[in-house]
Amino acid sequence: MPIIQEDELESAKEENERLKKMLEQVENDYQSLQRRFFNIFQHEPPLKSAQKSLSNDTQKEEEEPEVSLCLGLQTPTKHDNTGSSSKDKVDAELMEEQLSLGLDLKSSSKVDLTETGSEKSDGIEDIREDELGETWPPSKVLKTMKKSRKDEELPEPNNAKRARVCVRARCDTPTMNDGCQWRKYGQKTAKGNPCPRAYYRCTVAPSCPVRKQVQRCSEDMSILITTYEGRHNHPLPAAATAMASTTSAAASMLLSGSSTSEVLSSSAPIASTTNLNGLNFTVHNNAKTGQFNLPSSSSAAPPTITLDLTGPHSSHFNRRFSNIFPFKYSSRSLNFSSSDANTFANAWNNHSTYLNYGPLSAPKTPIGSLSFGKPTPQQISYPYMERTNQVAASSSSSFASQQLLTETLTKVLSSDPSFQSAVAAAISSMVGGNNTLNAMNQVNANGLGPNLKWGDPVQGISINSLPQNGNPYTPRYSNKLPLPSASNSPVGGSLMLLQPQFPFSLSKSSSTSDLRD
DNA sequence: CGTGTTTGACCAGCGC
DNA sequence: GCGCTGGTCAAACACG
Repeated sequence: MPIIQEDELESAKEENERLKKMLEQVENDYQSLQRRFFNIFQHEPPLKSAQKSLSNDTQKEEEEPEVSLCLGLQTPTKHDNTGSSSKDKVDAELMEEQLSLGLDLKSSSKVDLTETGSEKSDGIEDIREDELGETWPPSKVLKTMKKSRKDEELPEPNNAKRARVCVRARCDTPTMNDGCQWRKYGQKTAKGNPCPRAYYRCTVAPSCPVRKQVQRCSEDMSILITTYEGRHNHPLPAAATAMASTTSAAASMLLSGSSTSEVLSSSAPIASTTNLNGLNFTVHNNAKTGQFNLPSSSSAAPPTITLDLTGPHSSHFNRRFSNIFPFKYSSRSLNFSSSDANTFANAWNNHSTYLNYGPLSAPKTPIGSLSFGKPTPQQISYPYMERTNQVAASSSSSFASQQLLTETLTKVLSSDPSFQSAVAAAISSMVGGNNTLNAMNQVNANGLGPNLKWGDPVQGISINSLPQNGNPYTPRYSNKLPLPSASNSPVGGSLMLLQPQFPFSLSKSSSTSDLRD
């Protein structure tokens, strides 16, 4: 027995060394990419998503649908690098390596996203909120204010404030570590769920209005449901920006009218789940009924976006492939979904960089994967774009449908910066925010990007180009990814993309383990 | 002693 | 109006 352990230790050390080297290379590559990105970005005109959001908010306010952004894992894909240019290859390798680092959610970051924090990256809205002098008004006050103002003014700010982002992720720890500091101010057992719901408020800044609710899923105790509400009115820790940007983007997307109320069904929690080549969007009609959402006591439930990082399939996939590819992963699958596993088994499947996005402590339940590759002609339904194109939803196979899908995706991505933001942010949150550079940048550039076509491997994703608030998210260049220790590897030495080290202390509830040797 | 958590009480909204 | 429920407050408590 001891011998075996020593061997394991040895191999772990070796792997760790490899990782260190790899990390160095990744960092170098990343910095170089970042420079490139900024060069490009400087030439980009300011984004106008905020304007779009404004224009659409009025309409949204009435609908207030719940949009579920499910970041589930999709099926894996094979390594298929063929066809990529040398640059693509380099980037893909970079991406692959970086993704291979694995998000270490162990403490809670899976996505706790939300911190609604998003707001942090949402400079415009932060300012607005600050201007309103709202320094963390009690919810009661907020409710009162909402009610009193409802008919009078500023539906948009109101709505924006009320927008919530819910993150579902497997997490063994009491809370997910989202890089922010939280103080628990209450706990309550909600009806229908034996697990108590904990209430937290952001303590990074005394006046920060951001709150979050944490609750275990009654159906699956391993799933932690974190709901963020509010906007941070202070600079966020680097580690929290990804989550914040995710939630912000999601909220922005929600508020900007990307939802499709026409497909909603009041009877079903999930009115429609759509797969978009690995991107599955579920639109909920009512937060109350949403299985992923915390119950809302009010009928006027705020619009909520749910990021589901618990896709069952993904788990299967992760389990399988993490064993098969302990170190070199193959698929990057960005999966916004939790429902249909097979729909996009091969979506975007080139080069896979497997992103193991799960708590270290729960090695067998990785939470997410990023997959970019060639879309395969599979059934696709995408409520988000249903208004413009419903054909894709019904078409099952055939080249025509693929083309249609490609066109549709292109349109959607190019026409809705919010969606881009959401995707970018979601990805960034999974990748730790600073590993993704090019893909979304390209997407933002012209729908799919100058060098990127649907079907080509995506080299990276940049959330820096988040258009929603004209306040491009700034990546953490200086952040260094902690080296995962082999012993922490979830499965068979598979790597998890570790989140950057947090400049802020973690909440007590979230465990922090030394990831280094 | 400062900070964070626990927990019962309180309040507001909603449905009946 | 009443009861239920969700959300918050705040005193007591725990911990470093």
